[in-house]
Amino acid sequence: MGKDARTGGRSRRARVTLREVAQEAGTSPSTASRALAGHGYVAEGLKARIEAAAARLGYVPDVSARSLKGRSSGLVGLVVSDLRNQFYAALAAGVEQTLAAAGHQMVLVDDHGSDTQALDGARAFLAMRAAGVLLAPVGRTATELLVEHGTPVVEVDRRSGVRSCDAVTIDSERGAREAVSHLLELGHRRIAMVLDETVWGTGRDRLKGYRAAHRAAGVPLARRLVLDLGLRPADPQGDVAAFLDANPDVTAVFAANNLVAEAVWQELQRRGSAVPKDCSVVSFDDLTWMRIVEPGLTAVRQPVYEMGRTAAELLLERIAGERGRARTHTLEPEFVLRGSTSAPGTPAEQTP
Amino acid sequence: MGKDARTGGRSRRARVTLREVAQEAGTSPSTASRALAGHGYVAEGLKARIEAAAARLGYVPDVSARSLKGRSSGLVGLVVSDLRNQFYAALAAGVEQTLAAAGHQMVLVDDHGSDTQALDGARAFLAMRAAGVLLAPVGRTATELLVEHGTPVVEVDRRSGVRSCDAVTIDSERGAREAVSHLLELGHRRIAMVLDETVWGTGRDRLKGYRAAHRAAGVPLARRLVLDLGLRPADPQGDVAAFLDANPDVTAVFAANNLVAEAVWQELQRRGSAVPKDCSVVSFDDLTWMRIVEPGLTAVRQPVYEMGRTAAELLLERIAGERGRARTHTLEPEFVLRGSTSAPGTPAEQTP
DNA sequence: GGAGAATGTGGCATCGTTCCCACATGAGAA
DNA sequence: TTCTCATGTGGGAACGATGCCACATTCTCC
Repeated sequence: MGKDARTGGRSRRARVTLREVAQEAGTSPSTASRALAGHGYVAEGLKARIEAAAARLGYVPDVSARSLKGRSSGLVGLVVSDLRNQFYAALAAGVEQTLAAAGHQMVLVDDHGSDTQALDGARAFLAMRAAGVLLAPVGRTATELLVEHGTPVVEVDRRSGVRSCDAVTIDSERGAREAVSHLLELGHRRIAMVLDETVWGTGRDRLKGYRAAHRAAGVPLARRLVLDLGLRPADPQGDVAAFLDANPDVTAVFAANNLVAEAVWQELQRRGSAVPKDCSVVSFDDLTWMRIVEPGLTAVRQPVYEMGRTAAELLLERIAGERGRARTHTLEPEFVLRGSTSAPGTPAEQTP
Repeated sequence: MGKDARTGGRSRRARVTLREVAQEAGTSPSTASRALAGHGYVAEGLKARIEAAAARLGYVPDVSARSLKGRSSGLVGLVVSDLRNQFYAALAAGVEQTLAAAGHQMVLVDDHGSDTQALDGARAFLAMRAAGVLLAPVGRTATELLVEHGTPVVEVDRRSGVRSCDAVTIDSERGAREAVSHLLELGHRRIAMVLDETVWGTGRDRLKGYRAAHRAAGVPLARRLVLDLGLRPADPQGDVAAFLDANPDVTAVFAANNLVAEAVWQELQRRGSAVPKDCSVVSFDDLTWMRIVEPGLTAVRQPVYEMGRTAAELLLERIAGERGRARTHTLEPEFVLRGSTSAPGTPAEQTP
């Protein structure tokens, strides 16, 4: 009796299975499966009956069962470093858009810049038989684990160094070179560069570009002009303040990303420095606020959304079976001239 | 031969199953399952052997199989309207943070403000046996479908009107009332309100607050002062321009969200209106750029990240089996005074 | 008129895990 | 000694969808 109550009493709404749909339509699960999936022979009339039954019962196929039987779930993983940063949000939006159009869902993991958390995410993706994974790497371990298990991986924005996976990046060196060349052409000779990592990833390449621009212009480099805040700095604005105090001869600042640019901008405002008269500023990465502030920030715009889309497309091809060698797409940044740069000691020529 | 090549040739790395782990440890799958899951009796020594075997083989449990057998996958769905909007990005970040800490993955769907796409997302969540779903509703259908199938749902930011689900919102009416009262106290009498929907959701409540503030101050309302841009306006700044041309007597603008605030701000800058001397501005929602621009925007700060966290926590309780009646959490917004508001015709008193 | 396509349909094993249950074993109680 | 009971262990049936294969039909062509 008690047993009956627990077993027979279908508490809540039980899940509608394919078997029930088949029963309702007076046929077998096999046929129903074929009808609904659209593979193999099914008579037109029967197919319609099955579809009607499915609709009537509110049938929703079970992806767990499907992906257990088949090779993989339709899930695609994405690992980013900080979702609250507009950069990664835009990236995720581009990825989601492309995946959704192809009928895939996106599982989003925020690793907060930690390799360990990225690895946890990768393990979770493996466990859910993700069809593929996109990631902005913070180390090699996550990529390695996934590639080892045969999951297609596309790296975005940065490269972990694992050769066997596709990647989509933005030409950081070129963007930085253009930005710094612009400052040099304006006559700046003591250009500070502020970044949050110099060893690998985009920071390294942007630093390269900074140096290349100097070399090309025949302007000597001074190590003291490069400020490395370190990853996830506790008080970036304070560090910038100390740096500017120690290097009062700086006439222009090149900020390597939007976080750094914000710290620089706020600090210049705090100390009442006139931009660009007292100090020119260029940012790598162009966010909403940079075109809203007065003067607008001269910036290197990155096609972030497009990067997400491109990476997702590459991944979809791999998922579809593309087997060729690893490909790397490099997207071109765009230099956007606004009011925050001028010749040293000169107010902005234009107020757009 | 050809057949053998396809069947027998275990191309790539085959998935390690529990059976193989058990074999390696010299025991049965049942026992291995118990050892790894931590339920039921397993001798200490054997348990250690099984764990070692699992580690050695790089065993990753298959969630498809697990969730097929059990009730649900550990996946939690989140539906937002526009991931590129910092508001939703912060919301998603809060949700992700809480879910990840509890060992759940987040599947993110961007419905672009379309009910149909939200519904597609809901169906996908159902198909993947999502443990629960968080959504910023754009209609009732998605919530209804999920609730009907017994999936726990928590609505965020807005309410669809479906009574039987939890919700976490921000007190829009109160926030708007405070913002508009502030303007009224400063002496403004022709305060425009700009929003992108007035019929339901947050827009309706913010409009209520706008009206309530006027009533409380005994200031008559003028319908012409409310500008409804409509959802996803093609050229919001242009609409604001036309509106300001048609209503030149406006001395202050209350922008109902960050998108609208941006359009208003840009338009005021374009036409060279001095803020706050010519026109005061208050924004509902406080983004990064609002504290960076000069003067800073007076704004109603919403605890967005916290909203995401709270909603996720509520959902986790439901997933854990909480059965009580639907609960609604209302978070309090915070009025942040900056330089963009002053008495009509007066420059800002403070430049922070 | 019969071989053999072409067109439909259903049976059944399978995917990897869980978990109920049956079965061992040894200790302590009667 | 026989019985319970606690502690372990393994067998095997699900979970729901799929897709191979066998089996029915009907049709076509020599």
